[in-house]
Amino acid sequence: MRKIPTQPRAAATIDAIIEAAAQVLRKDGEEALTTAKIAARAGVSIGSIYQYFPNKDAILLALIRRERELIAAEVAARIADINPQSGEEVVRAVIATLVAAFRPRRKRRKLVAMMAALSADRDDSGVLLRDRVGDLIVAASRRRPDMVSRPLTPTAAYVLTRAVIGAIRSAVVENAKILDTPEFEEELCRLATAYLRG
Amino acid sequence: MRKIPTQPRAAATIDAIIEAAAQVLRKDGEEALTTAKIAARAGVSIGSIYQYFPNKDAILLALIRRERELIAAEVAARIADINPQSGEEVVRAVIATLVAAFRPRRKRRKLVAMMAALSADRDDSGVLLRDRVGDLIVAASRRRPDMVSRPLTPTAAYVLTRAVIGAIRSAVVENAKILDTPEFEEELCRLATAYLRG
Amino acid sequence: MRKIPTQPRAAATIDAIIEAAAQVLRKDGEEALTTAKIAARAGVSIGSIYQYFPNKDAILLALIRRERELIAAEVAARIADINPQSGEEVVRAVIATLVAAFRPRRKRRKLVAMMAALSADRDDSGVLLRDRVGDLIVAASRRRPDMVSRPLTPTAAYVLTRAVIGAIRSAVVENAKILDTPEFEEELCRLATAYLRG
Amino acid sequence: MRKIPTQPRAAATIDAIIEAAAQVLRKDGEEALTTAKIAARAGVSIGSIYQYFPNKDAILLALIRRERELIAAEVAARIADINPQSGEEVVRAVIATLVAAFRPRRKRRKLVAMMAALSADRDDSGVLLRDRVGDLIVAASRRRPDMVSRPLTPTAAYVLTRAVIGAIRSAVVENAKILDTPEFEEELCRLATAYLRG
DNA sequence: CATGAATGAGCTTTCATTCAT
DNA sequence: TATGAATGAAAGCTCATTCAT
Repeated sequence: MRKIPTQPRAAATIDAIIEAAAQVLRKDGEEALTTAKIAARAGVSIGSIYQYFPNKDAILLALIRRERELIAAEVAARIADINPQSGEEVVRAVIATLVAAFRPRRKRRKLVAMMAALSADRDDSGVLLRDRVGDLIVAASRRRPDMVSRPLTPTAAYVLTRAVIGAIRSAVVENAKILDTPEFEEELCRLATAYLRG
Repeated sequence: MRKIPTQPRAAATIDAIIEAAAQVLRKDGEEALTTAKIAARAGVSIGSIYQYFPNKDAILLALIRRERELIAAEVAARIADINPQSGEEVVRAVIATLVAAFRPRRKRRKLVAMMAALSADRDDSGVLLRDRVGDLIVAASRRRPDMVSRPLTPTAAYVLTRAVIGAIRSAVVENAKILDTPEFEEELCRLATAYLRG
Repeated sequence: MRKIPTQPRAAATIDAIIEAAAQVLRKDGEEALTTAKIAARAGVSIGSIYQYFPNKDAILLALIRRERELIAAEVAARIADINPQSGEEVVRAVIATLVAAFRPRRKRRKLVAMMAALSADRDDSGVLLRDRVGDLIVAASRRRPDMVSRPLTPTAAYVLTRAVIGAIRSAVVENAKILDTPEFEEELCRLATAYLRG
Repeated sequence: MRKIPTQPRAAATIDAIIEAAAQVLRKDGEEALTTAKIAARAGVSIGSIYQYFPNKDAILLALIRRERELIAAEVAARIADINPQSGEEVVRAVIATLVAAFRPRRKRRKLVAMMAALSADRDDSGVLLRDRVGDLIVAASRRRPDMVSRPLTPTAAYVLTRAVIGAIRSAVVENAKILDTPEFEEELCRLATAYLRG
């Protein structure tokens, strides 16, 4: 971020640029994602892009981060909302939210997931998201001892979150229609609860 | 592939090019992966590259496919080798092989995994690999009814393979040192067997 | 110059801009001499620059002119100060002043000399300075016939001033440590007096 | 230089590029000296420029060096040619050659001199040329003790060469018609011989 | 008068690809 | 078949300048 946007107009410009990048990515693909196209679609000049982003990559990173923050916020909100009667309920809520988060805007989500792989080294928002989900489950598992038959070690938390999110990621990237079926969600919950139960 | 290499010399050249691509990718990163560098490292002229590959992307695809084929072959060989006394043994063998496959040449594996994400649409070798692993487990589960408490539906097989491979992929891409620990492998096995048991 | 600065505040702003340009030039080099940097260092907005200068080049020209005016003023003052007992004394005074003028702020002087070369066509302040120095010597040579063995023709005056200033310029641009030695000044005086004497 | 030109065709291309740069510089000025124009005038593609020059600046440097090498070669050849009967003859020969070297292709020479100022820091060919001329005179002064009344110290040689070349440079850059007059050359010789004589 | 966000023309440079040798 | 010089489209990015506030 080159500038701290103080004026509200600037914030709108930044949003427009990120949104434009998402749309161009969706419409024309990654190869065709040029600064000129982003600027045109955002309705700003190329110069304006560089007023707020140090380079083209930064736009993509911002897009990836934004998408992930939305997902993280949704999961957190959902967890906060429920008053779980059992540990399973927490798991079910997290998984339902994650799956739901990837269902709409499928193509965008897919592309973001694909691009994110490339930026993995420069951007740890993916790890952050997964760890945050892991923390939520660990916290829940502490509140509800009935949920787990054994204490959730860091390794177990790691495996659980990566497995669940990895399966969803696969479904998104592979264009699997499975993502829309209730069975998929059901099986994910089974996987998680079976694992937690031991 | 522009030509079907009949002569052994041609096959050696192709191998050299793919290997060179892997080395350049590893040493200089994705951005610096140019045809000129690949040719130089492979010890051939740029023209020769285009004798065997229609374009640069094809080299990368070939690299990705080769890596995956190696892994698939290893898994298949391991399964064929064992005479499982129980279903769990099959699962354990598959997981051990997968984890072992990603342990050496870490950086290359990571980069291939990252690049593969980009090519997901043009290349289904990833889906093929995962499905093959799934098929092996399904076949094993048929041979050893003790392994599963219920028939393994396609969705269940999908979730199981994507979860396991997704977790390994995460560990590789996130540079997680966890990949080298026996606990990681142990937890993956636990995840799989718990899920299969129901 | 876009405006004739009547208010003292404006004059201060103009000075600040020119000084800022000199500092940026010195610190970051010619390539990095941007209007944004000049404005920042001068503590004014970019808009204010264009209030007083029609374009970037004008700032540089103003800087070059200012430096030269300072030198010309110094030489004139020095000549006016002395009451020469001989022609040689005049020459010595001019040369001493010129060399002394280039000794401090060496890097700035050097850069100004280098930039000035580029603007030679649009800016005749260099010719003016050299001609003024020439005129001073011619005038002195008239007052003190002992100084020259022959009347100083325009060509001779031209050669004399360009030779002396050219040698100093070379020393400045070549970073020659020679500039600081008394021998250098001494030799310049010798050159001039020998030439004048015929 | 990016490549060592082995093929004669490559040498021709390099020459064409340098010559094209000189022509564009002459016709359109420094600001308009773009790689595209150079390539077009040279009759090659832009890519070919970068096959032989690492960047645009390098073309200009090559041009500057070439011009200076030509001059240095001329001076050396002339000195070698003559069998001086007196020291003055050497000086006269050097000065005549230098002045003659700057007389034709005036505009190009002027522009090269102007651009050279900018590159002074990155390119010492100017210092080299001047020092070489100085060495020639020092050598001559040793062979012909009648030429000088005192041994030529390094400082004296420095002052002499810079003064003479500085005066010529001024005449070129200032568009002085004086350059074409015999008086100018005459006065330069006078300056040099008077100085040498003491 | 001062500001600085917005502009966009136009630059340099890269590199996949071709094809004459 | 192998070569690698030549190509040139096209990209990212800068920065002098404007003008609405």
